[in-house]
Amino acid sequence: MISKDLLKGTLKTIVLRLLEENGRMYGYEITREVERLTEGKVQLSWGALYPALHKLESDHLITSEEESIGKRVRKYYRLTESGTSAAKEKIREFIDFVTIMGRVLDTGPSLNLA
Amino acid sequence: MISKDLLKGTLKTIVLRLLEENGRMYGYEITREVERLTEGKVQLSWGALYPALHKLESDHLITSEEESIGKRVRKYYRLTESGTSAAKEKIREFIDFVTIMGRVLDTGPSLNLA
DNA sequence: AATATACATATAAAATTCCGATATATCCAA
DNA sequence: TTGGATATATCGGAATTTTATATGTATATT
Repeated sequence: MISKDLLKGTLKTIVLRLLEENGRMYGYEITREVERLTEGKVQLSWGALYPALHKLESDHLITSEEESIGKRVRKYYRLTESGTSAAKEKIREFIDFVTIMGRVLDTGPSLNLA
Repeated sequence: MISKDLLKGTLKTIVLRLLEENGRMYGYEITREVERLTEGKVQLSWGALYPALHKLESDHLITSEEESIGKRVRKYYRLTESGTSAAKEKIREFIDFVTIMGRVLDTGPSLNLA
């Protein structure tokens, strides 16, 4: 299980990146995909995810469209144009972050950056 | 400049690691060292650092000793025994975190882990 | 038929954490 | 004597996250 402190601040990066890769996804699907990719080591909480999605939407980085699945309503999100830029930027930022942190923490060869 | 969101949750890791490497340091020195190591890209704010140091001390991960430099008092911090373990653990956690995030974000060869 | 689990979105309360501003004070160089 | 670097510290507020709760459908198990 990954420390929650470290995950703080990466939620939006994760969401934007997954949407960039998969085109469109709904909330529940995002949590599932993250669990799958991390073999259960990262579990997004609903209380964090949904507010984050709403924030991204109000910032116009993503848009949503509701779809009826039987009697249930499912809300799909996809990136806007500025969301696509934001996703790329966030990834770059993350790589910078890891590079810099590697230097500060002097983690040695277990953390190599190209 | 590294995004503040990403730095969230790494402050204690940074402090513990620097103390592990340097034996003993005082607050101001820590901010200077981080600035030096990151070429100015990471600037710890006093408002974050001092409360963090106090928290680490009350958790018995570090201890402090005051020293007079001329008329000024300087507060040196060093790791306790459990602080040393905590430092190692935090580094391991960080490496795990980067490994997992690399998979989620699918950052490709720009982020290689041993 | 009843119950549990998975699916699905959402919010409110509480805790944490961090940032920006502010306060205080010394030392040294121009 | 003024400003910049050194040095520690706290307060108020903002932002984010966790926990808990609410609501309801669909499906599988017993």
